[in-house]
Amino acid sequence: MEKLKDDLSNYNPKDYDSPSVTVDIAILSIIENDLKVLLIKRKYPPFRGYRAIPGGFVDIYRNETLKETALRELMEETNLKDIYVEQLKTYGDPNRDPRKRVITVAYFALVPYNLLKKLNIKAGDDAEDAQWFSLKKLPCLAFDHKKILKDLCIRLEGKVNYTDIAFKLLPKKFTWSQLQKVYEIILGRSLLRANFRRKIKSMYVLKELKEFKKQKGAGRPPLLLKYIKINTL
Amino acid sequence: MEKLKDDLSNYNPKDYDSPSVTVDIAILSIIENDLKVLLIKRKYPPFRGYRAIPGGFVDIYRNETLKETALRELMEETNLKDIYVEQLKTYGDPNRDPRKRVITVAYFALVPYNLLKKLNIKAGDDAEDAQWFSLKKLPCLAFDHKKILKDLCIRLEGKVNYTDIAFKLLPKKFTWSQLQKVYEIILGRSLLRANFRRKIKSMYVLKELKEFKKQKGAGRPPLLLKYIKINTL
DNA sequence: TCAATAGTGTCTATTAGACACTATTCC
DNA sequence: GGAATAGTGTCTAATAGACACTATTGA
Repeated sequence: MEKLKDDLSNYNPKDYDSPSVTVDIAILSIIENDLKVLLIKRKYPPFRGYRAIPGGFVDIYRNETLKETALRELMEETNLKDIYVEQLKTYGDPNRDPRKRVITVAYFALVPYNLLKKLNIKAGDDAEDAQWFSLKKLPCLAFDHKKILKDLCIRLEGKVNYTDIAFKLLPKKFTWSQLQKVYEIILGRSLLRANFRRKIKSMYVLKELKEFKKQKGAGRPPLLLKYIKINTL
Repeated sequence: MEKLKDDLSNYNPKDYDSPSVTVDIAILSIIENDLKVLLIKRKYPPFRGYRAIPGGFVDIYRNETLKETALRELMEETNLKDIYVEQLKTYGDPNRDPRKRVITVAYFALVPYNLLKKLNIKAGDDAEDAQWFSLKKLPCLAFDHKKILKDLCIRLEGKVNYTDIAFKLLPKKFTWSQLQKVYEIILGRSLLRANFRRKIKSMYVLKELKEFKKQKGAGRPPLLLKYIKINTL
């Protein structure tokens, strides 16, 4: 009780003219050999009819971390869980939302593309529908969401080189070609097969399964691989 | 006092749906061949008497970006401007502040160590004094500030290898040894002179001034250098 | 002179880039 | 066999690591 009294004596009403806070999440996956992001269409102003990254206000009565909020939004939008989610950056320019001061903590999710088939995408209450858009051919976006996605591209291009994020976009079992394709899409350039394999082998542990992936058409059937996560603390 | 009482009796945290938002800033510089951070001592609960990163609530009536808020806090604390400031990460776990839900956008500043001499450090209204602490020997800190500084160390260790942040900690004119020392301190290991120079020369443009730095004691006087920033968009 | 710091040359080891060769499948 | 994809070997170029040598100063 002593503690509470201390707290309150320090209370200043001005502290409570707080900005609103949202957590927005850019949900990414690979579709048709292209890195795409799931965007909703806004049902209400501001930016009614514009595309935007899904998100929602932080509800302080839910007892969740910001990351859990992002995961919940991902769940609400896509029904997916156990997906890789990472904080990108926080955006808080004073007039980024014309209504009032809104600070947005942006996250991104990397969805393995094999999960997209069974995906039934739901737009939230404040959105009409959700669709996938190429990160390279974006429509006009609400707020500063274009800037957010630009920052995201830069983050991915950097991190694909020294972290295992590429694997987050793949099914549990994958082939060398599939893995290489992910790198090529994120980096925006083609890589030489032999050199790519040598490099990846030097960085990660890949278990060669005793299975081959069935292909349509000609070509030698490729070996299936599994990524073995090593704890590097 | 009567008024305060009123305020308190009317105060119901549930009336306020938005979390509070603070911008905190870890101010770093190199002192005695060590990377140090400026920490204030908290004057009020919670964590009264504990050390913390300086910061303050986001005031929505100031028309400033989050980065400008960080720069203002840096200014208030140290009187310094034109200092490199970068967003680190946002921390919003539900119980990181025992009073209420507080979301903190953490920034860091890199202060050239030649500016420290003329520095008269002011603690804010809610702080007793401010002192420099080695990032490797931190006292107990308020909130999750230890975690913030841990994340900051990781960020610096990574970014020193592919960005020019090391130069932000140096005076405009510096020597090879001074630059190498900054890298060694951030990376936590010693480097070989010749290899270090070759690497840096391949990455950045350094202009050799026609001046030498006066040293105390023996040794060949070193050339002074200037870092030439190249726009790489 | 020596100790101390600065500046450079160069040999070797490692890693990255290029490219060709073999392997397996479908038609 | 030929087209298509997969898997491997190896030469070369570029980069990183190690270390020794020279240069310039103060005591």
